[in-house]
Amino acid sequence: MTDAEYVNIWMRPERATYGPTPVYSRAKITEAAVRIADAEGLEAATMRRIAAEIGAGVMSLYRYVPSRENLVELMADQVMGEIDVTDMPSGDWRADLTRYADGLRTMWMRHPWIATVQRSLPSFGPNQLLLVERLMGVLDAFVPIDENLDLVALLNSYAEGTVREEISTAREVQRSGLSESEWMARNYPYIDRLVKSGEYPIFTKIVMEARQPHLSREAQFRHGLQRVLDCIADALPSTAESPTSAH
Amino acid sequence: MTDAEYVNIWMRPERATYGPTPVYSRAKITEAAVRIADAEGLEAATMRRIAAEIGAGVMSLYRYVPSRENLVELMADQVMGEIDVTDMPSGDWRADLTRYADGLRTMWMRHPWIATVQRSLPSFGPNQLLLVERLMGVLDAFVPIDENLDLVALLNSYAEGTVREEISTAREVQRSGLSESEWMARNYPYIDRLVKSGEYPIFTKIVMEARQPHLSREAQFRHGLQRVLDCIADALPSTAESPTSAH
DNA sequence: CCTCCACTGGGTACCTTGTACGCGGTCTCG
DNA sequence: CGAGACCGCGTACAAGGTACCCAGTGGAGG
Repeated sequence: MTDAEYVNIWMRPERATYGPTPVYSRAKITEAAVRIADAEGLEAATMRRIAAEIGAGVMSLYRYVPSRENLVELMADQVMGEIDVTDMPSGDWRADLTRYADGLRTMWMRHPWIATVQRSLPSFGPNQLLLVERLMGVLDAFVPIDENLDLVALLNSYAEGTVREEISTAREVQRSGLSESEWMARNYPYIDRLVKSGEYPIFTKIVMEARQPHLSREAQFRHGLQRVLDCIADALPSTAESPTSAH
Repeated sequence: MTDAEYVNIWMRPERATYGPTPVYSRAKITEAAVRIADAEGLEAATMRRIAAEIGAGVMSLYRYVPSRENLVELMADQVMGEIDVTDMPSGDWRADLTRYADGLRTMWMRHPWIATVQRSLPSFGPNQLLLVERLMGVLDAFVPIDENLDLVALLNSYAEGTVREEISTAREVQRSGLSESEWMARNYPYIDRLVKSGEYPIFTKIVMEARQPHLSREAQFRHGLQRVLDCIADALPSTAESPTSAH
């Protein structure tokens, strides 16, 4: 089997059968890459930088990973494993889904670069697959698989979409190298021009009235999440009553 | 005012007051870039490629755009303008939001690279701002601004999240250079291994039973959208009755 | 135990990409 | 009718991904 015939990284064995004992490993490389990406952004995690981080030669990395793109896939799968979905389904679907959503948000905040990584089901790694198993297992007993896919997509979209928004602003602030208040001051002329133009009344309303979001993004997230869960509840049969249901 | 002091591209004037008449324009450059990105992906839209596309020298582009990053922002704003939100609010919020969601999906399918572009409110361009105005204008009369932000985020997240999933698979297929059936055949070994392992019963269920999604992604999207709209309806006061409401 | 060779780490080199800089020409303003 | 700001764009350079090559290593077969 030639290199080109491997379907994806998950099909490619990490180690050969014999030869010298490797000094590094996919895990070590991936961890280093994640560390750099967390601190300085995904674009800072270059092959040279990663190699330097673990004290390896640049080209040595290619003994473990076929390409940087594939390494990013490994990174994505690794951080997916940080979302705690043990003991799901627990019998309380609302609690399970809440725990999942919270875990996802926390993980994304820790690894904001994940927002820029495209993932698709057929190339999911073990951690992502396990996540899908546990998560969809929560509702599996109550609804057919297609409906389940639908509901999970709703929950996931809400969580990811909300966090994505949160992140992209934070990213812009960080990239400017300024403090948040300095950044806002810097942006003031643009906002002011839009407001003064009178063409964007709703935008103006957001700027003027909606101050709360900044104080507690997490509470905001929880609040929206309740709405989504209520929405899901409506789609479940009555046999799915959840102990924590607020109804 | 030095270059570095401009807040973002939208604050930077395209043309100076005098000097030779420019041959190109931001609009021309942006259109060319979008054309290339649509056909070959965002990474194919390099400065050299764009310059070649419009018959310009590479460095000429920098007379119109400060950097490639900013050009991507221009591209994003431009395609946002393709979503038709004229005459909103029309008085029928359900119809308005449906039209918006459909428009968003159609646009994303036409410009799949948009999924990889990070956007944040403070750097929105005119088209994005207008979109926000019209979209949030739909519910503005019924709920306070914070609630409106919340509901719009829900709708937007659902639409974007669903389409994102659709796109990332399509992208993988395209990137492989194979036809869809060839691609599935190529992926079969991996899927098969997962199924055979017995560790992923739900994943197996998805593979075996959930065949419908492939037949009509659009119908799937519409179906999920109805659920989201129902969810939004629950959050609105009774004065917001919509003529097209299915209740 | 020796030989063989698939493997290892990693240096060098090349290609692609974004973009700083400078030059010669042009157009508006004073 | 200068002057100076702006135009198109060729040249050049700094990253960054990675192909290729080489010397060394250690398990398998004799």
